[in-house]
Amino acid sequence: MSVTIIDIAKDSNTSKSTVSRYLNGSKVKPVAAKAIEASIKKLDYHQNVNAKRLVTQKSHTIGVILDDISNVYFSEILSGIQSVAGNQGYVSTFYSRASDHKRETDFLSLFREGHIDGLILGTFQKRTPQELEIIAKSEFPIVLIGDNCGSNRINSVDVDNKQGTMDEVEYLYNHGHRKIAYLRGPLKISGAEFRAQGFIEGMHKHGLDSSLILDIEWTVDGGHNAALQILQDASVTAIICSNDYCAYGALNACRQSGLRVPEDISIVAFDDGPLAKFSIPALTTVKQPFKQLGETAARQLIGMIQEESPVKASILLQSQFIVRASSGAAPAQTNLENKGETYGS
Amino acid sequence: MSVTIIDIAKDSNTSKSTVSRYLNGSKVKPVAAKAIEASIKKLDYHQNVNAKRLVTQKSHTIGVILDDISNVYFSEILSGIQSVAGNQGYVSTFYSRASDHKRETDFLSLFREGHIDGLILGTFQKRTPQELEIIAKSEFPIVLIGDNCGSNRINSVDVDNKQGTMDEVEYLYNHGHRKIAYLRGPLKISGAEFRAQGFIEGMHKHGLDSSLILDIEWTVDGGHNAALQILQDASVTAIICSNDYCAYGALNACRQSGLRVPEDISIVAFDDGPLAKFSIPALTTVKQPFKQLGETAARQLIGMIQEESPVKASILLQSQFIVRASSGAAPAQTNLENKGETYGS
DNA sequence: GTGAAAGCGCTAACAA
DNA sequence: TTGTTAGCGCTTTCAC
Repeated sequence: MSVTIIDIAKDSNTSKSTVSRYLNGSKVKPVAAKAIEASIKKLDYHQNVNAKRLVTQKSHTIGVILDDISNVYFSEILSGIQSVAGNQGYVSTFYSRASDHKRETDFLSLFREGHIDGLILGTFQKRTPQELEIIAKSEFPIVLIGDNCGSNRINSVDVDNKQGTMDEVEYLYNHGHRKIAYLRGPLKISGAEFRAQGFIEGMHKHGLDSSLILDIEWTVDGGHNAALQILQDASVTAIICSNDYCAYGALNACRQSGLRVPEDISIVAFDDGPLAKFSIPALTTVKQPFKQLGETAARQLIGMIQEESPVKASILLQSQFIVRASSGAAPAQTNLENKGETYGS
Repeated sequence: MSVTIIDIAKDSNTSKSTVSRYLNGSKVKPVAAKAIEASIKKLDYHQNVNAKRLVTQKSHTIGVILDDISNVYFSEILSGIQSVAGNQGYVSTFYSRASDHKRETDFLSLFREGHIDGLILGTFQKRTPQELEIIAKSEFPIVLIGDNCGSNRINSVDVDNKQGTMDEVEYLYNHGHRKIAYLRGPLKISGAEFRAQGFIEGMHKHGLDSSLILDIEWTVDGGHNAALQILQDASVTAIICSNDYCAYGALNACRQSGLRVPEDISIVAFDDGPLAKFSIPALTTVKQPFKQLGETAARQLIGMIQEESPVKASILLQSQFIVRASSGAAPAQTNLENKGETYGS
């Protein structure tokens, strides 16, 4: 059918094995190498990866399973994975949970059937203990993107959501804010939980009340409604929104209530999506290193595959706090109010 | 090493080929089937896809090459591809141009090396004639997402950008707008060109002047600056923005200029990104069927792979015009003005 | 360094 | 229907 190494061997007066060695970088006499090279060009030879995979028992493929491909941020993660995988001679194949009608843990058969050498499991949802256990027990190279729920037997990469939010609290505190509200995202998403912890811990660090927390969906509407409610209390000088979307909603609510941002109230967000710097006013927010998340996971995974090293690591990537126009110093009157309270106690 | 069909054959007192037949759905005596089934369970057999690929010369893999994975909309396309590919027993593997240091047209070797059975090439940029020629001449199943530059020898799927924009012109015309400005996107992006054609054609259809076109980058800033310029001319009653981003910029420019949207001026956009319905005012825009784009391409590709049919088709998917708050009737005074001009001429 | 030979796990004639 | 046999195209001992 197609040109094989046997054809090359014949044409170059060598043998199958010599051609194979040449192709794989083993020592071959220069004369032979020249001849083989010429034959390959002449006959337009292309290796058959499936034959190679069969005999080497390696697919040089890394599998990627993401909960929801269509999520905006996943595409950046994917791009990061792709980039390092490509450089290391791996291709990445995509499996979505949704279209896979089999049971959840069928990712193990991807290994057994020879589809993949390693797997990146990405999710923003919390994983079940059972699933975590399967991953931990399996002898296959798997890296989790997201929360590993404290299991030190699972390799994982995540963004330091907690620290990101603590940075925001710190910033607001330094700008005189004392009464700060928090819009907490859905608790089934692990990042939302860590962010909320960051809020609570950051507030406590300065002896501030962290009870002004509203639970919302991560939508513009969710942020809008919650902010409207918060704004009833005129003493609140800042709202920390747990993602960009709800911050847009909060921004709208402020405008609707006749409040100026940031003069009357500060709004800070989380994510730094593509529109964050263009909203009016531009959003102060925390940038998540999505691409780096993918790159790191891929690098870690390929390390596991190649060295077969059983070293487990949980990597936490730092986010970046970006100050823009939606936040600033707490309004003077409220500062006085707060000072008064402080004196009184 | 691992359990093979030979092991199953021995354990079930049948032969290799019978097991293979059972596995592939050929007729096998019920007794044998039962025995084989039991052995498979007992020995925990998993097929080796690479052996199968080697002998059948089919990878059941479709390759996807997108110009820029991290583009927000590509993730939806990808999700569409994934969804139909998965249902048809195909996996999708991802190759990005960027990380591939080889020459552009190396996608052909993906076929020759047995990586893929078919390829989806997605790009919003215009392809070069040389590349188009390579695709057209190749005997491999390839579907293009985007502009096929009129080549009827290439299977392709695209959004009907022109019609989408014509719908907008039609709508504005019916609402009394006569002087309409257009923010044209980068011409290297084929969709931008078709949209602009739709504007020109739509305007001409009603005998309107289509010369008020400004070239911009598809960014919020780009839209902002261009709109500021357009607003100098108070007789303009509507701006058609060629994507959502620049529409946000135009919205900001209007606010900054003290113009009310839609009372004083109508803004319409293109894309219907995730924030379109939440901006203030919510954007009237054209929704692109990205997921369907991916689904259609995948279906078409799998059709080519399986039937080997040489039928070439260019599919144009309809966009959906969505009216929201950023557009409305042309302001009365300007209508009068226009009427005056009409009478005078 | 090189060639001969064995075999990776599977499918697909072919004959029974 | 089934088993036997011959490969698919490659890597990898092993002896030279």
